[in-house]
Amino acid sequence: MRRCTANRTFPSIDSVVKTLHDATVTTSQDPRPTMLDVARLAGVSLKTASRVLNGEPHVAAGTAAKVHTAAGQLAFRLNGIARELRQGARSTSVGLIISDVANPFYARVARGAERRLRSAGLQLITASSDEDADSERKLTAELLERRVCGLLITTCLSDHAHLEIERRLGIPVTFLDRPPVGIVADTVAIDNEVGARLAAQHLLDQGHRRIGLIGDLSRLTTHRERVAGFQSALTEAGVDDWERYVRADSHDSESAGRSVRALMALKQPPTALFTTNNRITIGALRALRDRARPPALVGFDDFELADLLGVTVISHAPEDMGAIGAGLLLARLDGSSAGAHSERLPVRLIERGSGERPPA
Amino acid sequence: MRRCTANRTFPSIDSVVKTLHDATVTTSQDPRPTMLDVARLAGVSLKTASRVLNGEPHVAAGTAAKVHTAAGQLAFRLNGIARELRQGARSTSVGLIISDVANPFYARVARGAERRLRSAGLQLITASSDEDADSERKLTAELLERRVCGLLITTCLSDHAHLEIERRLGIPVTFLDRPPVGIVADTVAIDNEVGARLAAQHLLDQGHRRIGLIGDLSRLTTHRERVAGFQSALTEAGVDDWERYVRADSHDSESAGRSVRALMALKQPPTALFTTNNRITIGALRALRDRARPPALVGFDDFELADLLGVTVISHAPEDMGAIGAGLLLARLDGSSAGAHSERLPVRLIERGSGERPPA
DNA sequence: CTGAAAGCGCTAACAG
DNA sequence: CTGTTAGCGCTTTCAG
Repeated sequence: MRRCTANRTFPSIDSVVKTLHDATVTTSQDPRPTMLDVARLAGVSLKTASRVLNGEPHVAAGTAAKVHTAAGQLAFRLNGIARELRQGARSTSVGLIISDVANPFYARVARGAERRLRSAGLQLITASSDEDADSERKLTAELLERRVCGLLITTCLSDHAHLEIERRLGIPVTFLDRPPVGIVADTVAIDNEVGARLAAQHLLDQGHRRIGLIGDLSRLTTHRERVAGFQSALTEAGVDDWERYVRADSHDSESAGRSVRALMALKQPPTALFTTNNRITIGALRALRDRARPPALVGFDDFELADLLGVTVISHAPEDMGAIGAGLLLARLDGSSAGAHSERLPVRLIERGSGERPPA
Repeated sequence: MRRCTANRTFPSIDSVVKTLHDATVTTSQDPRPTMLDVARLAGVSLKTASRVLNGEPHVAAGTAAKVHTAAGQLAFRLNGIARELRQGARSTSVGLIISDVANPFYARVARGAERRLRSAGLQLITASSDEDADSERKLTAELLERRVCGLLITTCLSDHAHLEIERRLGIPVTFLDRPPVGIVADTVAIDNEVGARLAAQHLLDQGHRRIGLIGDLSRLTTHRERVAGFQSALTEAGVDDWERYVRADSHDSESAGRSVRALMALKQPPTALFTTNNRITIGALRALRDRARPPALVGFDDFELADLLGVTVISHAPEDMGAIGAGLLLARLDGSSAGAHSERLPVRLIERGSGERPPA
């Protein structure tokens, strides 16, 4: 039986070189050479070409050389799609769903994950959900259809039972930053409660009693944990009306700025602020820029230039979140069936001035 | 002929639900249901199942319903790998190679590209090369093996003839930020020369004559174009010893800081600085932070918090670079065979204070 | 050390 | 409206 590729003319190296000087940029349709083409040109069987091209042992040196030459002449490139299909319909890429790559926090998470995965020979497909549930569901489905071998998710959904099926089918899922609901799975999050308590305690230590909290979307676990830590420090210190100065649901710096201005416009404005993520901190700084006597401020998440601006922050390592999450995924792919691992990344307070201002 | 899947037992919804309460997180091995499994359960042929699952017309409503029910029961998910293989061994993803996602400039480029591609139903695989040639070559090969349907590259190589072959084989490549060498291809870059001239002219207008330039790796086209623009403004203004204050090859903020300190330690230090990218500008700001009378400064690339820090910059839109580049790629995938398109993104100077300081 | 045949899961082409 | 057949490009199995 002859394949239809039998009569194919091979694009010669000459023809390739010639077009280097063409001015047109055509997306032309020379069929891509297959392994069979290489085998024929080398005068060996398909299997032998496969062996050589995959670096398998037990091939005569001369044979291998012929195959390599043929592959070079044809500009052959192994078809990873066909290989994956044959090997079990699972790809060598991992999907990462974050809310926005342009947010430095997530960019660093992605970077950490990419590094760790690459060291294991896997690729990372990053997608941004914009904190939208439908978008996250759609991206998840797309990535699974493309047969990623695992998923790293910074979820904005409130239920993850649908992913249990995937896990049973061999696709591990690791949750980053926010824990899953309705299933048990590996999770890497920040020690939010401790971090928030640290921030609040620091401000209390400077003598502040009216401390404002500008928070992210109130449905997010991170937000709730940070509020919990804040609350525990304040109530322990005997500040019972702490809720008066809590403003949640700022998911970008503009809305955070509005909340700050509203808070500062009260008759009894707060003397200090705890801004619960990098976007919010930046919004607050902008809103406060022209104040002669700005309130003290501690922000959750470190950010570039916080040093120059003298902003005291609760710092942690986003890269580690990505790297550790990727590591957990790799362990599952390796067959680990240990109980779900839940990791909390450590935080520390970095004093830079803004958090050390005393009450007005 | 019976397939080996014939005797497979389907994982029932019950068994799936049951495990929701298991505490173990096994990456177990239930085989994933195929379209044939769905077809059998629904009592229709494979092709009919395929039609329904792909939303093709000409299927009776009742038949479609049966198939959907079966698919739901089995938690079926179409195998994108098999589909792609059948449809021509080309995937629905585009590869993007940048130097580092954690650099906000590239993160914004990635964001722009992702948005544009997603609107066309494609996914983006982002990889960081760390400005390393071997790494870029390796990533390129990997992405091509995975049969991305196109490539967006911020290259650090000095020759791209090898990509000509890919183009002939139908894989378009668009160059971002830096033009290709040795081949003709679509390119989206910033108007570097104009931007640099704008920066230099602005500083000259404030009366500066000794203007330092802290630059990126000198082999980069972007660097050379920015130096050219800088030079043309200075020589036109009669400043002939402009090279005295040029320091190149700072690729991170630390080395930029060192160059700044070295420059400022001269007997006749510059009274103004032009920092040619966001990393360098930030390094310079850190190096200058404790100076009572810092030199004037204009930076290439806008960056977050430049407003608060009062840094005058040459601004442009990195998202557009990604989006326009992706658009050019999509046009090629659509069959466009127009001549290579070379786009220059506009720049503008934003005055924020640092660039308006007069000479000491 | 080398090769022939089967088939991964799907869709295209063509019947009915 | 529905089904049958072939085959995408590769790796696996088994036989030389």
